[in-house]
Amino acid sequence: MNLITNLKQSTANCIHQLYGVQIQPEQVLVNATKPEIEGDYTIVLFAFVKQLGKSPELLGNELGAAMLADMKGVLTDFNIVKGFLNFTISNQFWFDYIKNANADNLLPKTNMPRKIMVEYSSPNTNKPLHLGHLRNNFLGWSIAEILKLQGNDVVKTCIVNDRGIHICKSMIAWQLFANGATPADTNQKGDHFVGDYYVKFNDAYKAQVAELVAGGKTQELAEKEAPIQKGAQEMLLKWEQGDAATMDLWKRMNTWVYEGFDTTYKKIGSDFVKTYYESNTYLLGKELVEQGLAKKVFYQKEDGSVWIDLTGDGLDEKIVRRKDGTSVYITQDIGLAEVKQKEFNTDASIYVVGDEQNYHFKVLKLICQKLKLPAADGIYHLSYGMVELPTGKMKSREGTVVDADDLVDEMINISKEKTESLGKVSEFTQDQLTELYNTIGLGALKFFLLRVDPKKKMIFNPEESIDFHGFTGPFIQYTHARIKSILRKTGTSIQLTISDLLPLEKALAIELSNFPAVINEAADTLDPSKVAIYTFNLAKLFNSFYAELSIANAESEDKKQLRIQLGILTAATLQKGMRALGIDVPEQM
RNA sequence: GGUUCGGUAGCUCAGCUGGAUAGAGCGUCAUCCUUCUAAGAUGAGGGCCAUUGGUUCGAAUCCAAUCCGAAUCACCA
Repeated sequence: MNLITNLKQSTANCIHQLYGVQIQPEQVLVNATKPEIEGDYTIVLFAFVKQLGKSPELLGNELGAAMLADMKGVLTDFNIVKGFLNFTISNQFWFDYIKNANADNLLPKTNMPRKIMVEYSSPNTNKPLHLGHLRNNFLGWSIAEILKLQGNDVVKTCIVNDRGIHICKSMIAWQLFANGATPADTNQKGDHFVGDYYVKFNDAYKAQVAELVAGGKTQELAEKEAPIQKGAQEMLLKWEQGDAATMDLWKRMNTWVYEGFDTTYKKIGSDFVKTYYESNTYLLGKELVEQGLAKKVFYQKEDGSVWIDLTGDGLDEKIVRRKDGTSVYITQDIGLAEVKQKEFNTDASIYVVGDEQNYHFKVLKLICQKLKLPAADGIYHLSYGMVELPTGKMKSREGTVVDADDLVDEMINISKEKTESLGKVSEFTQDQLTELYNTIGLGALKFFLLRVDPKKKMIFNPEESIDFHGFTGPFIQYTHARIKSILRKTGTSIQLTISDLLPLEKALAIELSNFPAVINEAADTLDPSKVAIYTFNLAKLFNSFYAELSIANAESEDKKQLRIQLGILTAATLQKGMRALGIDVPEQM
């Protein structure tokens, strides 16, 4: 099916035929041939030179000739440069590829679809979403789309961290400072409104600590005894006891936050199949602790707390239940893993969570495996790096965060300004314009966050706005729109006849043929940046092609037909690739 | 201190299962719109791939040590 696979297989076959030596096709290294050198694909011979005791020159000639015969019609020529065997692929092969490719079916669906859950977003209800959440959301969405593209059944879920001491901090600050104000009174989005009280809490807390320290207390003692901190802790206690007034306030403030989140999610795109709330799940996992004790996976200390000893696995001892019988973070995650697996019967569960929790997820998987939970082996932590500012980490407590809503709005605004100054869509209606600005602005933002390796932390400089040129979303959107503009003029009904291929036509065909491999690799490594890089390279190549060769006014009718088909395939591939990143591509911009 | 991850052009990043002269974008400089959308193309300039040693035909890539940075090692979530 795939040319590179065939080349590997043929290499192995021919070496076996020629020398009676058995090698695995996977051992064969096939690269794209360097542009300066004649050929399309290169087989690296060094590995076999030693094994077979032949000079690269001799081996290359014998192997080259044998493979030429073996892949007759596909390979037309070969040459040897040092230890590199370069093959030229026949124009006929690429022409057939172009002719047979179907824009509606660019990659084959897997014949072994899996049910995969992707959990991402995990917002806290004490503050609005920021740039870090955006990276999380876009990554989660994109990974889900990539897996879907392969033909898997994907379930997008979200766990909302809606309880805990941080929520109580916003609550108590509201009680103290708000005078009963609501988001409607201040004309604010609910999540921002509540977030402001979280910041107010910290300001008050700092002031109280400073005052206590000035009065002679140690820093540590002051931090414990600050009245507002004590208030938050008492409130958490009341919450856990189900105190009516506390629950009312908690529900009320969370409702404000959810209204705010809703607006944001709608804007950036969100389609969770299921949302879990931590207030419902935080007691989970207790029965599993009992089972673990019975299975002697866990052990109990004298004070009654329950632990697991992971020192044998190179980790530490970890508590799974407090002495008072309550769950800890890891306990509920064990329980939730079980619940999710049962509810959706998943084969795998991908958690999109920041790399600060690497240790937690290592422990989680290990514990689930030791408990022999069905979900255990399918747990996969998609760990991504923090988004940092040039000045360092973002801290919501100190207000040094890049707010998600602000950033999205800014991007949409910039796209509006640019579009207006270029003046190419004067016939658009107001609705169409609004949609276009959103598409471009969000495209720029999403692409910016997805184009780098998820594992790596990334730096965002708020002083420099996100670019619309070069390795960016709008560049690819523009290339797509440009192709569509041509196709509107030329029409898309075509008849392909035998035709020689110019280097750029061939290069485009080769690049297009790589799409399925790129998607598969991105899925295997859970890395959308592979797709981003690919779509960029494809767009760039098409633009060179476009600058060099005319489609509508091609030198012959044959050429015109061929190039229209290349345009159709490129547009479709760009569209699919960008969709896998959660980015739309406009027909016109 | 232990563990894990990172250090590649002025900046932001690819390349890392060892392969040919280390790539892209931005920024800088130069050229190209009476011809399919210039959000584009073409070219120039820019590098001791953190340092040192090792492995081998060959190292940005593998190994070791060192230096720098980050995360984590919570009865927080």
